[in-house]
This record gives sequence, C-alpha cells and structure tokens, in this order.
Amino acid sequence: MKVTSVATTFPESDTYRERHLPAAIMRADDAATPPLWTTQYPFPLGRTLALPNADGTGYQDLPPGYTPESPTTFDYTPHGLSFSDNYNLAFPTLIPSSSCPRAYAHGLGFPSSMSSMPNSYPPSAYLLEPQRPQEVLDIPNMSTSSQLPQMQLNDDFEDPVPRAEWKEHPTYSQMQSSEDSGLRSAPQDAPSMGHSDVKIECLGDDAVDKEQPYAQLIYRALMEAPGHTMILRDIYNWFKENTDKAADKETKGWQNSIRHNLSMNGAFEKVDQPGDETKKGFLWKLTEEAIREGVKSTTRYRSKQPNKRGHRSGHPQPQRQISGAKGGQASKRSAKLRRSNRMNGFYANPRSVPPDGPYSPGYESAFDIGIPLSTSPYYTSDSDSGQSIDLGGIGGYSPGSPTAPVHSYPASSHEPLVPNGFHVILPIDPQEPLFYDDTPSNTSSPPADEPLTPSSVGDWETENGYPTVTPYIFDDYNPNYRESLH
DNA sequence: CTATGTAAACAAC
DNA sequence: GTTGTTTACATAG
Repeated sequence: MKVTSVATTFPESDTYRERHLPAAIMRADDAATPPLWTTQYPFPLGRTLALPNADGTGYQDLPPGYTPESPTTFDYTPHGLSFSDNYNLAFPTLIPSSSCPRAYAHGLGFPSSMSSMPNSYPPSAYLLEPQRPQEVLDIPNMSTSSQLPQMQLNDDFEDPVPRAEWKEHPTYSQMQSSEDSGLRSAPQDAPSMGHSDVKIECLGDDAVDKEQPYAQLIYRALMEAPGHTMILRDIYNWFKENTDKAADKETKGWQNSIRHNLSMNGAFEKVDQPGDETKKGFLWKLTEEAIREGVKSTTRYRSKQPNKRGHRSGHPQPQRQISGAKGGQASKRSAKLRRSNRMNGFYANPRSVPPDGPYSPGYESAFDIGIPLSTSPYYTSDSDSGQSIDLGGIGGYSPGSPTAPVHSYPASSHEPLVPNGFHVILPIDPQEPLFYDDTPSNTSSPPADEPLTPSSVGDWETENGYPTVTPYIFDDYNPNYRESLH
C-alpha cells in the first residue's frame, strides 16, 4: 500500500508543534513555499505529515528523498494490513453525506429529517481529514477501492434515514458521480483538505463552529492531533485558531466550557504526561470508543440530579453546595472510585464484561496495568457503577509516549494503524448498522445507543469469550437502562 | 426532558 | 493562576 502523505492539521501553537512534530516536519511545515503535493493526492498546504512508529513511541523518518518541494510516494505498511483494509473494516457502510460535518446541525445537505440530533457524533463526522482514505490510500487499487466506500467515509454521521432515501439525496448523487469518475484527483473532487478549509467549504463563514458543540469541537481537535492527544493549552489554541468560541467573548467562559466538557464527556480521557512535559496538567486523549463511534453528548455524562427547575427561586441559591461537594478532594475521590469501578472490569466495555460478571474476581483491573488515568466520567453519578467501555484504556496506553500512545486494540500484530496515528478499530460487522435508535426498547435488545454486538463470526469480543449481550444499565435520564460505558 | 453552554465552588499544584 | 471535577442554572428545541 502506498501512502503519499498523511495530512492533518496541527495547531500552530509552538508548544504543540514542539511536542508533536518531528523537527524535519516542522521545518517542512515552516517552508515558505508550501510543498507541492501530488495532484493525485492533494493535501493541505502548509501542513505536513507525521507518521508514528508502529510502536507509537515516535515518528518515522520521512521517506528517503522526501523534500518539501518534491514529496514522494512511499510504502507504508506498518502492520501488513492495507489501509484500505483498515478503512474497510472500520467504515463498513455506505454513508452518504455532504462534505460539511455540520450539515446535521444546520440542516444543510440533508433533508430536515436527517437533521435530528444524533446520539453520538460519529468519528467521521469530525474526521474531516485524518481518516479520509483518499488522502491516504493509493486509490489505483481499484479492486480494493471498489469494496471500499471511500467517498462515503467522509463524514458518515449518524444517519437515521434509510439508505434508500440517501440515494435520492443530492449529496448522494454527487458522491456517486464522484465515485464514478474514478480517482478523485481533481482538487474539487478531493474532500475538504483541512479543518479550516472545511469551514470555508461548508459555509463560507465563521458561523460554522458557532453552532458546533464544544464536545464536537474538542473531538475534532483531538482527532487531528497525533495520538489523539493534546494538552489543555493546545486545545485552547486549537479553539482560538479553528473556532470562534474564543473570539466571541473575552470572557474565559469558553475555556471553562472546554474543561467542563473534557471532564464530563466520556469521550475524553486524560493520560499522564510522562517525561519533561510542562507538567501542567494531563494529556487529553480520545478514547478508543470515541474514535470509533464519535462523541456522545456531554449531557449524558452528567449526574442525574433531579430537575429542580420546577421549584427554583429564579436565582442561584446562596449556598448551593457544601464545601467539598464539588471539585477538589471529594471530587477526586469520587472520580477515583469511579475509575476503580470502571477498571474493575465491566466499566470498560459492556461487551467486555467477563462471563462471570463485572465483578468477577479474575477480571483484571485495567487500572493496574497502566492505562489512561481516565477519570472522564463515562458514568452518571457516584452511585453509578461507572461503566464505560474504554477499551482503549486497556492496554492502550503507552506510558512512554505521550504524543503517540499505542492503541493496542485489539492487541494484535494486525492492529490497523493509520499513518497519522489513528488506530482504526474495526470489528464492526459490515452488516451492522452504524447507528441505532436510542429509544429504549422493551425487548431484550441492548441499549439502543450502544452498537449492537456484531453477531458475525470473527467478532473479537466473541473471540475473547466475552458475552455479546450488553447488560442493561441505567442511563442518566432513562431508568430503563443504564448506558453501559459511555 | 434533552442537549448544551456557562458560571462557579473547590482542590491541588 | 492553571488545571480538573463537579454542581447548578439557563436556555433552546
């Protein structure tokens, strides 16, 4: 498999660059004249590539002969698995969509019926560039690409609309024609090339990010980051450069909101920052689940407090909490408890619940084997059993490489690795719908927002001997079930 | 009621 | 002052 380059957008922050970019790349990036990318695989100008080592501890050297002026095509088969395979596995379904990730929010590019808020923000809804196969793959392999719904991988967000309807949608036709045209070599055929470009392409104004929730934006930021990790400061910077949240006000509210979302949304986890880092804070990282399935609303991670709106006085209560009720030590304790519970087994993945049950003695504590310090509450409240499926955590954290954590998931030499550090998780049955109705069912079906366990042979969970039935847990807002791990 | 944004209390550094 | 956690409240839909 040939890879011309890996394009991603990096925040301009120096600290970020220093942390994530190899010197050579930084130099290339700094080149006054943007590199000329092959016409076949156009890439964002001024941006460059960073191929993580297979072990995730660093970055590969640029291919021999590479220069900013004459980028070369080189082979890159870190795990003997073609990228098309990766994509194929990771994005098994044909999803039409516009190139605008926010279409759902704006109602652009889709029928109004498709604008309903998804249960989660699927990865590709924000994977604007990083996982776009056209930018990574050597398309000429038509046999492969024919299997691969590459064009549809662009931003397949949760789509409740039957596929039959997709075909009637303009966007779909557009994609079809694009597909028919063969190589998407023409610039106009190429999907959005960079995050900032996307904004322009989609709406042509800065209003784009205004309506995108923080969780999504953070997700995007992290998706663009090597190893899907960033420190808070860089996330701030990313927001400054890519959103209008920061520009809107001079207040610090947006930063608070970012922190709030990082803390409260289970899609984000923090990993320790070993080494000589700024020692200021943690690295924030996307969970594997988030990478796979996207962000879910932060709301669902919030504690289930009774809605007191009915009898509210109209202004904040003078002393709405006792000391330690929130934040601080008590918070940390509870977080730790949750973490412990989580690590205690079934926190991680409902589908990874050991046969003996979540509290099975033999169930190894992921927390003890060096995993992300994931305090992000994939949970509801302290009384919650704190479930989450942070499989990425289990064995997914490489303490020695904060900038490129190894996502050994599933642990295998065939672990698919996308050049920019994305480890594509795949065991999704091609027949399996990407998204599900979130309506709690009165039947035995799993929580609706939970992807159904693939029933096909070869399902990794099955291989692990774990049950494929997701236990019911109670969701914050739905007493009928609890979301397992998100 | 849900999703989201925001303010703020607090603790630890 | 920054970072992270958590609660509370406001608001739009």
